[in-house]
Amino acid sequence: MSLKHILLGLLREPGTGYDLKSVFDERISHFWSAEFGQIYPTLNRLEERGLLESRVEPSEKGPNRRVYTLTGEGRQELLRWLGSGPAVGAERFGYLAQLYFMDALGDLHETRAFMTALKGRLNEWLGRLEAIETAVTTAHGNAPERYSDGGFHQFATLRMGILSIGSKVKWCDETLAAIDRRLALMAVPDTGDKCPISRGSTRSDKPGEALS
Amino acid sequence: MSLKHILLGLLREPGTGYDLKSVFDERISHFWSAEFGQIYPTLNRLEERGLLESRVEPSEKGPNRRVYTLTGEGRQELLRWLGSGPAVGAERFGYLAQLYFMDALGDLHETRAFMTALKGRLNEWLGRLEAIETAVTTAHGNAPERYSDGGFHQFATLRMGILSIGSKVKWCDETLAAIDRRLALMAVPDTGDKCPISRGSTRSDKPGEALS
DNA sequence: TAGGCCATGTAATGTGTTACATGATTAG
DNA sequence: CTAATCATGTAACACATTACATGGCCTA
Repeated sequence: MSLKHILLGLLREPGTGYDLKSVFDERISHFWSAEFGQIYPTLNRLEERGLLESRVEPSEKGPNRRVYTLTGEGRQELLRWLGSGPAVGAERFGYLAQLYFMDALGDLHETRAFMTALKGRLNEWLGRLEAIETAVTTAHGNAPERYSDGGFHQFATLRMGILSIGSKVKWCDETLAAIDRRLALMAVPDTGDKCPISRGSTRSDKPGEALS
Repeated sequence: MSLKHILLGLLREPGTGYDLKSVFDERISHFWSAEFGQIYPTLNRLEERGLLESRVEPSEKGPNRRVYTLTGEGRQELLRWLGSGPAVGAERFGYLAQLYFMDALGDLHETRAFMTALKGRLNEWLGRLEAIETAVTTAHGNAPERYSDGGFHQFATLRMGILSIGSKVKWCDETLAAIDRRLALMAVPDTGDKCPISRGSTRSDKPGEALS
């Protein structure tokens, strides 16, 4: 759906496939990624369809570079996409899928280890984004409304990454606390009167009506 | 990467392709989605590989149902996946990609409308998740550590959806406020001494060094 | 001289969406 | 009688990852 459009957006500034790959890795990784194996064929297709054009230039270091530029038609398509309303609802979280089924492991300590590892990864990621934020505010001040047009929009996406990942780290803490309470409950199962926690497979009712 | 594994997880309770589709739509949509066109072929492949087995049963309403069940091998593969560490880092956000390039529209009011629409969609989504949360806590109490094993894990994923989408709604507000400050600045460009906001295409330096 | 970066691509495979095709049963 | 729901699938296409293949230039 959108790699095509992201390439068009990036190529408002001319560049090569190799350049684009590093932009993905360095500046866009918090909301999109792409590999060479996808970038090069897509650039070719976009040129065939007239949305891009390219010229070959000698490189300062290494082999010749094929530099792509946006055509008028390409810009039109970019604007059409930008005006088509927010593309929401298709998010996918592999780690949530794992957690959802993790009762199958039958050991809450496994879940705990998983959440700890996840929190570590998220914190690393958050740290990277915050370092970028610091660099930006140091260079351009902390009033984003005074940035350039491009900078303002890019800064907004960066903020969403920081807030969103930050909330996930908090969620890890909340969940770890709940896990610890649950582990404590399970350690003294004979104390309370009623202890509705299932051990092993307590599947009370119909397939998956627990959460609907 | 994981539709396969999600199907294995869901099929700890036997079910048909049709059943699974409604589970995706009703209970899993905040972190994964799938269409019939992908579900049925995947089920077939998993059966060929011995991770699932199926039998045909008459339905109470409508045509015969093919009911799939997890095999021992399938359960092994599920556990392997669950133990392989958190699958993090591949998230994709179409709407962030759009926002990132939205300066190309050359009109901040467009961005404002976009963010307002996005906030509305996210709020709807948040409302749906909160309704589920209310239903769960009403039925099972608000101490998740006392839920069943499956319920505990599922509730944790629900909480992440609520916290994460909640943080995105807050981000929408933050961004809308920044947009309004910027619009105010642009309305009186002659007042201040230095006004480093670009109008039109102020591309100061090299391709995209604004945010790196 | 070895390893890393610059630079472009293909092939095989895997994953996901959309459109199409079929048909029974049930509720209004 | 009609629409919705139940139920399964295929075909074409679009999107994405991984591995492989090539080779020049620069630095340590």
